[in-house]
Amino acid sequence: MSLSHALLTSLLEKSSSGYDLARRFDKSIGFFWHATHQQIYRELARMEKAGWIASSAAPDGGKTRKRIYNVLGAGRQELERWAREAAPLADMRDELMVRLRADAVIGPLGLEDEIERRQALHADKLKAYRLIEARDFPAGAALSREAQIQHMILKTGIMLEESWVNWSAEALNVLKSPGPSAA
Amino acid sequence: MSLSHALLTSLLEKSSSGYDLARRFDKSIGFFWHATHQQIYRELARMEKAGWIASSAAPDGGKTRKRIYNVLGAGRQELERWAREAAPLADMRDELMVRLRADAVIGPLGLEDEIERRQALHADKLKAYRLIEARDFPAGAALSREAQIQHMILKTGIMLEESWVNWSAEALNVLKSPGPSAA
DNA sequence: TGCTCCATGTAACACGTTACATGATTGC
DNA sequence: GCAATCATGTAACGTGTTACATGGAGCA
Repeated sequence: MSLSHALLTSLLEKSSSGYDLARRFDKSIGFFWHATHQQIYRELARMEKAGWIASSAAPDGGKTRKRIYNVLGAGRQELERWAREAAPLADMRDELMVRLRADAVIGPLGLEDEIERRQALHADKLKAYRLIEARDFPAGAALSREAQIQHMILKTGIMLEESWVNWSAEALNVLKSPGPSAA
Repeated sequence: MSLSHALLTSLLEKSSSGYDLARRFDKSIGFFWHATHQQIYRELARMEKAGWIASSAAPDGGKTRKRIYNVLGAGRQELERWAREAAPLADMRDELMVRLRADAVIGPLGLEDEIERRQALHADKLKAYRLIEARDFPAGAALSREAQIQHMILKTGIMLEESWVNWSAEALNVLKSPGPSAA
């Protein structure tokens, strides 16, 4: 598992409440790891029990129930231990590939609309990532090691979204062409 | 869920036992959807109960416990219904990105070895896919619609593995360069 | 005889998703 | 006063993973 380690990383970047983490997971961190607020609360409770993190009431004079979590030494050590571990390659697990295979077996299902819809979604993401890149990583700027790594992660997202936009165009070509047997 | 639909697709291609499906899922189908044998047996039992598939003893005179599943009309209809559904984009969920982010926050962890290991794994997969492509989809051959789609799925795998091989090289560059602050 | 592979399964647990619940604060 | 958002949580369920169990078939 590594939701806990994603949370530790996020908390090291900035101590936060569960709610804040959930919102951040819908943005930058969530590019490559999504989680619902229920998962996050459950995991925070576990990690506090395990002594990896500690919580304190938010400095708002008890106005809200908000609790801020921060990483303890044991949590930092656990993150370091885990980060050095070898991990198996993630498999892609893409439903669309199953749908395409089904289309091949049981005949044309009209997946073109779905692929166009996905192409648009990927194009939107790509655009959003490029805007973030232009804003946070201007060309020619000298970057710290940390910023270089963050830039690389963002570029990973850009690479994948570009791939899928191009892939969609190719897929549409195949689906729209009649093929030799149907000529 | 779509393990059931992946299984239906696979069974439509060829009626099989759970064991055979598990082995096939370690190969071509498993490029984009992995499943353990326990998952597969559980799911086959459910689908039989739901009337999507039916099983019969393998034609081996009762020598083995092997049972062959084949898809019923209701299963085919369910697959068709599902294949036309809209699906949300899968998020990438890559542990290595979490590790890189952790490296950025708590300092160099020596992830180079891990990235080189992954680069080799991706290169192996890429090579395997290209061999399959050369064998099953020779250049210039006229392909049926079905074969075109299967080829496209294989090319998807090739595209992604190529991306990750190249990505690894870039990532190694970033991790190995000292950065302006450490000069 | 003992080893490996075939073939199926139970059980327990970990992780992820969805629905629902609660109450306070902020802004109109 | 009302709605939206903040903030946390319980419960139930679905899916995925890991460990273990069972017994036959094929082969040296």
